[in-house]
Amino acid sequence: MLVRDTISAAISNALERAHQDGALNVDSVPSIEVERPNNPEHGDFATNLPLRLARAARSNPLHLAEVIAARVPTGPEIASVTPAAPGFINFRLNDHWLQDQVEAVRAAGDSFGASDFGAARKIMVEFVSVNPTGPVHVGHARGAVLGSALANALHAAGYAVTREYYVNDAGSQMEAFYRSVWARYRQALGQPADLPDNGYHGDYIAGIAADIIAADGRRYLDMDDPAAIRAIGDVAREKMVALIRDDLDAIGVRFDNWFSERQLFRDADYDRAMARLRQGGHLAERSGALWFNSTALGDDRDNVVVRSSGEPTYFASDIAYHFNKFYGRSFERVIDIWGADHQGHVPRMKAAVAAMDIAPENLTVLISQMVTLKRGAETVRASKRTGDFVTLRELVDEVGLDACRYFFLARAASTQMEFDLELATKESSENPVYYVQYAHARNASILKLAADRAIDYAAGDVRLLDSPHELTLIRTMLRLPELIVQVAENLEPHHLPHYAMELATAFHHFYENCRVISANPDDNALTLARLKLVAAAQIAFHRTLTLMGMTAPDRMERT
RNA sequence: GUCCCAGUAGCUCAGUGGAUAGAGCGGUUGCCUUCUAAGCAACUGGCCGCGGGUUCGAAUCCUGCCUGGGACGCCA
Repeated sequence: MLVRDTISAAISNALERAHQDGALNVDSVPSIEVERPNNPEHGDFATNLPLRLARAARSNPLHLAEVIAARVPTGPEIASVTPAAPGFINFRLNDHWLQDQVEAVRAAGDSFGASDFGAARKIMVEFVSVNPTGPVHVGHARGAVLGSALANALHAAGYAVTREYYVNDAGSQMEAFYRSVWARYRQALGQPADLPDNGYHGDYIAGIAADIIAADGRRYLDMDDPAAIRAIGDVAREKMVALIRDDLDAIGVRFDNWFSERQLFRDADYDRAMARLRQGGHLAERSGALWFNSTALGDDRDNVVVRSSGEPTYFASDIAYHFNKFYGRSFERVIDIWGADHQGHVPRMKAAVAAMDIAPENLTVLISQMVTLKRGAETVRASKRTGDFVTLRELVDEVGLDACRYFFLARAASTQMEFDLELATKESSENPVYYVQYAHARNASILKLAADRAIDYAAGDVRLLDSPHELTLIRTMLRLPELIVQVAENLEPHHLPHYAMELATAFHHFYENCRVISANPDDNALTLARLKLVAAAQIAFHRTLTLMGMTAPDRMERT
């Protein structure tokens, strides 16, 4: 149980008691909010309940704060409960309790920060899902990093998470991709061939064609065109998906499942979803096409699901896909992470989900906004159509996985951001990535020295950790569990890097002010206690960096 | 024209109903005999885009305007 919840419960009891005593007279009590005050002088936690209760209680808020505070007992966790003007109640944690948490963190190890907030509910995070017609573009890197970190946090917060990539392997874009590979294949073998009008121009197409020639030779030339395109398309698609998988792996993004769009048609999810919409009266035929009446459900216009050619649209398969997520695979909650260019698609998807009798709040679409790449003051162009686009792979090669992930994570998903390649590349104090990792490395080198000297600190007494820097470090470590819940609840992974900075600051301050392994034998007891704190901090750093998908280096050298 | 996102320190961004608005970078100045100076300490720097409203209390909520980016297809 989080301390925050303990305090919340204690306030609730106090209200009850005040009621019984006749000291408080209200009909209804607003929800109890316990927050972290900005100013450390106000303690570890605070509530503004008296301020919000004052009107209903027809009383002065400060007086109410006194009435309630007097009825909140102190205890093992809470050292003091103080009313404060104009009507807050401030709570300070007990130093002994804080010190004891060092042992608790060490005992928790890699499960430190985990909670059962999610109650093992089935949740899917679907992200990236780039069409397998080309390598992953830098524009998708942000969504990839956000999705993977969010999934990590949801897992730590107790959800049963599935990370999924939706492979759009049906539809007209794929057809253009197949034909492009076919054309390059023929050209490479000296046959006349033109890229289709909507074809893909990137060099990677020729690369795939060359790979196919190396493996299969000229044999596709013996087939008639439609058969050859189908056969070579199958091979090319698998190669492309494998390339995408490798690209994403390079930025530390891995999936539990790669879901094929074509499966929706094979397994009749498409038929079932359309039948359901038809039953609900949500489909209508008009000018030869089949339309989804999304206007009736709040969208600003209707949308075609089956073209007059009889081909289903992308929207239709997305409806079937969400039918599959909720009904086929019983996910209680689904989070889709889409690029900014899909924002217009959100209202109709929400409408379609509602039309299939799925509570719309169970589908959350996060839009990962545009990223402007810069190199110092200069804007870096990244254009897919021209063929010379900046790929995710190029970005990782230039900047490195850790800096990439850190910078993408540090910004709220819903806001457009600038990514400065120059700043992210600099391996210097200018780069906050190294500030965090350096704290972990300093931490590791203390533990290594202790190990080299065979210092056994198992008997260390954590109650000796009573300096402000030690207690601040403990306090900061202990915020991780509630931070993870916050990230999971609000779907805001950008809090992680900011927390990591604060944890690193607390550690660096401790490091500067509290010599851990002392040369003086008189300090032996304190050395053992501090080693326990360092071991606990190591866990907190490791957990934080792992959640962000970053590496936690034991050594860092200037080059 | 409609819809979405944003406007906070010189730059990049946190803070989204509370108490004195923060961080990193930049700029100025100090600190390495002792677990790594990729660190620490100090200073510098703000009509929180503008106007109105709601509230005991607004950077945060509502509304109008201004500025920038994006989306509006029987493409995906």
